[in-house]
Amino acid sequence: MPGRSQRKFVAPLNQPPLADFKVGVDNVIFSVDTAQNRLLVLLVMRQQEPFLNHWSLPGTLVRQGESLEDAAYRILSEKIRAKNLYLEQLYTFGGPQRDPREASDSYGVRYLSVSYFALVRFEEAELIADRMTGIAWYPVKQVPQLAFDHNEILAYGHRRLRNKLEYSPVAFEVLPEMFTLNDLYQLYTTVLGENFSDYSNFRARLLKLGFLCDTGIKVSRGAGRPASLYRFDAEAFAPFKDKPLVFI
Amino acid sequence: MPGRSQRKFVAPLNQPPLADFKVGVDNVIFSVDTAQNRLLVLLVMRQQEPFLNHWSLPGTLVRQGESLEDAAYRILSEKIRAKNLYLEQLYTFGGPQRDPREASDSYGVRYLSVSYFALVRFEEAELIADRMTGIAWYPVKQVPQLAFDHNEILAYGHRRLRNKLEYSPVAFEVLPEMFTLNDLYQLYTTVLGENFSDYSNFRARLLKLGFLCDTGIKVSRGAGRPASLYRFDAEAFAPFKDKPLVFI
DNA sequence: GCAAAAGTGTTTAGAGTACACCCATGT
DNA sequence: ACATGGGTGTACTCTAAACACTTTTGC
Repeated sequence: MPGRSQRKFVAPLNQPPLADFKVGVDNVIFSVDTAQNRLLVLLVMRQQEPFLNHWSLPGTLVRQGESLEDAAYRILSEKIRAKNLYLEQLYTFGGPQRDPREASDSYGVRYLSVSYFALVRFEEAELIADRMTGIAWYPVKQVPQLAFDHNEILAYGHRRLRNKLEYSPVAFEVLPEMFTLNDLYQLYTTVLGENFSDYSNFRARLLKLGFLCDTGIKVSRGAGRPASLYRFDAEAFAPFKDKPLVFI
Repeated sequence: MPGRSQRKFVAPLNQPPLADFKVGVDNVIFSVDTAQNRLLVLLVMRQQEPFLNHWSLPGTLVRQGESLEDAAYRILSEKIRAKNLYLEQLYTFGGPQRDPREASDSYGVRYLSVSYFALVRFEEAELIADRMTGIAWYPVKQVPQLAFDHNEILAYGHRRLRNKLEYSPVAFEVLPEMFTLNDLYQLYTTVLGENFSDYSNFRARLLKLGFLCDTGIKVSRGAGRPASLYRFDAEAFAPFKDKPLVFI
């Protein structure tokens, strides 16, 4: 690497120049179709090269004056109208050659992707189908080959979702205001798999914790005894906040 | 935002231009001084503006052709010689105005920091004191005001370290090949605090899991009965890999 | 009445906790 | 011998897991 010289206080001697980056934000947006017990992820059809006409995670490049999180929310609001959602940063993928544009296009510009993970209520999330934009909820078990390294990002997001469910109350951000304990249980089983807990034990443990309050309202779903609607009490949950509590 | 026009397939109409980024990598490098029971973090004195002569996390800007992880390892190898280490990505901090250079310098270039978290063996980690570079292990309880948002990054890293210890075998990456159960216990107490577990219970639980093998070798540390040296058996640990096992 | 869904209770095995106590060494 | 740190065992509590059972609805 010797033989190159630069200005003294800008960069040390004999070192390759700094990379210039464009920064993208890609969102892994999950929702749970409680009716069909399926975990869904939002995919969009790319309208431009590279990977024209491939499915991909919804993403965008960060603009001037915009924070990473702003960009993540911007994508979300361009694709869906959702009242309640949970969003957090996932991981940053930034190896060279992860984006084909690096090779052809421009002068050594690198593309880096900061991925975000989001969870929205399926029933309230209204997809914004701007003219001829392919956009759809896909069952995570049936996602096709995606653009870039998006399959990898999705897998990472899925793992994070499972962990989050186990020790944080994200589920309540994504259920309606009032829900039955079975709704909650279904949500957990669709994300975590069938064998995570017996319903009656799940029920007992959760009720004992005391942050679910019975509204007294009953709903009937076809045959069978009507179920109570419960509400998540954020205040009663507060003591468990940020504790290593595993409540499932 | 209307009134601006661009080429049709490069950027959509009427939108502010993309931000250009330099990407930095900052490392939160921990080690545990088992002799004095202190958790240490590696800090360096900045040799240049901004924040000249302030302590900061060791960091660097990513160069052309270099992956993020490469950059993280490069910093590490410039500062310390360590045989064994654990490294993983932490979080990406990227709001505008997080770096003073954004305002003065250049043309709207943004500085984004991808932080990495590392754990090294204190005894084997040899600091590389290149001429007049301030570099030192600081007890995390006594770190001063740092440059940029590095105090925040450090706090984040500290939280991650505590979590990691509880459900993954990082401790063994940072202990010598052979160690006494007391060494291990001290490591946990210095990171997690005094009240996480009684020694004898800690001991019993860990031995029952069966991935620590007694080498039979005894070491004497002053007065008292000599302790057995144990070795971490990675194969025996394998079944617990990636499971939600909390073994402390 | 009977099936289906909701909700309650009981039994048991094992984990977590708090200790008390024995063991081997240096001085 | 006795202080010091290493190591073992026990008794008690609490939770997790499995599953049997009761209640309330639709048909």
